[in-house]
Amino acid sequence: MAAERKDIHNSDVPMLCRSCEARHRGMCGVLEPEQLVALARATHKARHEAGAELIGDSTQIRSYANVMRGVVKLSKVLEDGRQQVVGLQFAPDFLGRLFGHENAVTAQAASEVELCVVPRAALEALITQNPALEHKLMQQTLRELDEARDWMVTLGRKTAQEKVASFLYLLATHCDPSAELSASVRFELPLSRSDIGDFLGLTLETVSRQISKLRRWGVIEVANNRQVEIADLARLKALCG
Amino acid sequence: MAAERKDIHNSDVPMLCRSCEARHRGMCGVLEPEQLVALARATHKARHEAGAELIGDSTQIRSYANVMRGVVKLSKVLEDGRQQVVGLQFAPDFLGRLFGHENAVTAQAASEVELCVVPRAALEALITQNPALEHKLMQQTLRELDEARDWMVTLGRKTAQEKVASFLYLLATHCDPSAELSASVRFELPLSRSDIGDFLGLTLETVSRQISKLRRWGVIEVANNRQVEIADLARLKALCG
DNA sequence: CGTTTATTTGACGCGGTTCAATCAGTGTGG
DNA sequence: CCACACTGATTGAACCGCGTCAAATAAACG
Repeated sequence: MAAERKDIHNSDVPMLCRSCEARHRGMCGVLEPEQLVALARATHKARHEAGAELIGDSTQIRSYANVMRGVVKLSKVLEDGRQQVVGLQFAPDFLGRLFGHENAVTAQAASEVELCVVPRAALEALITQNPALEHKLMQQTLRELDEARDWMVTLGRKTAQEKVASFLYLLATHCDPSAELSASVRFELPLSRSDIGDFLGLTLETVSRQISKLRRWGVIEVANNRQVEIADLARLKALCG
Repeated sequence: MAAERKDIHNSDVPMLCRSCEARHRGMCGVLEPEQLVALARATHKARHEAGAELIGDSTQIRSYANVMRGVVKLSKVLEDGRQQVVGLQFAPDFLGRLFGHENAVTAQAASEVELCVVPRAALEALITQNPALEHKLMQQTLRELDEARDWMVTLGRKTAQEKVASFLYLLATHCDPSAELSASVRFELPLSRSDIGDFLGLTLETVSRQISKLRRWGVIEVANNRQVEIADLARLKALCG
């Protein structure tokens, strides 16, 4: 019995969690080893193609998830089809509306995505028994609120030029948080021109025109429509308004 | 000693808290009686004129507050002065960025406002000793995130007409959550035309024109620039896009 | 009542949408 | 291997919703 408990304490991190970023920077970092083991038993990994719908608007909330790889797009649509992307989530973000009745957004895989899916009941039970977990999720929620409010400024008050620059700057600093302002950054766009438009409140044509303009100015270089290289991050930042 | 503890348990609600909505619908509702007493000792009431700055952007976070009366406007500004209102807070909302280093928004009194101010350390200590309090604040944060995302749709994808209708609908349902769709609602605008414009990502002239149009159509009536009566809520809702 | 500030209304121009054509990249079948 | 279709991106031209500038009107205040 004592040996068994010791075994549990000393047991290695579950196979599923070995290479998972959520254990380091995400919510799983606050779990006790035995909680991690217990949680891992309730979860499963799920892979989705780009474009797959992960969460449907106005559906019951049955499970939550951690993003292990890829980019997830959160969006809302009006009855007539107009769409607005209200958030992007990267590993190791937590996915899902905690304590809600039904989902208020649609979540789609923007790229190929790997999720660690956890049933609603399992996570909520763990939250009540470990306040540190709720605290960690609170921190992410507060960060998402900050990001949403930053984006409201972009949506409400910036020009098309500034919106596109802000979007590129957002991706650049996100994929390389330590990027110096003088350095050049290289990354792949996780969204199509149409999705970028839906994120920025623009049409895809306007997005394309502004990207072309940035290219003509030498601020960015684009290969294969998706590979972006930002020559001078400071120059880009100056265009963000 | 036992008598003293009994006294504390049975003691009436602190004077300060008697008529406070935060005790019923806000965060103070989850506090144990003695926690409420202890918290009340650390807090003070503060009254502010309309227009007063309650929280400055990029300032140290020294205290949090509950809105007891009035409306608080959260906004962000770009270097060149363009402004975006990113949130409105009503009693008994919690005010302030929990666990942050510095404030990322400016908070201004939109109307005359009464706050219950609590020092940062006092609240954060209470949070660590009472997980229910963090849970309650988590619920509000999640609700604010939902609202921010709803508003992103309005900012990014709606026309001026739909934006103004959405704003009026927001106020109407907020001041009377039980309002029937067929009923008429009456309220006072907490914001000037200019502030409404900053909330909607429009100019004050456009806001004014759209309000005039709604008035010509008989959807609303306006007295003294601020008193609004919505004849048919369903009609207004249909204009929200 | 005069002054000041907030709101309304009008005229005009521009930024971004709409509609349409072209181009580039990719996969498919002959 | 090439022709073809198909999807996504770019570019152009015309239009229009909203911003800008300016003036008139209404409300608030001493």
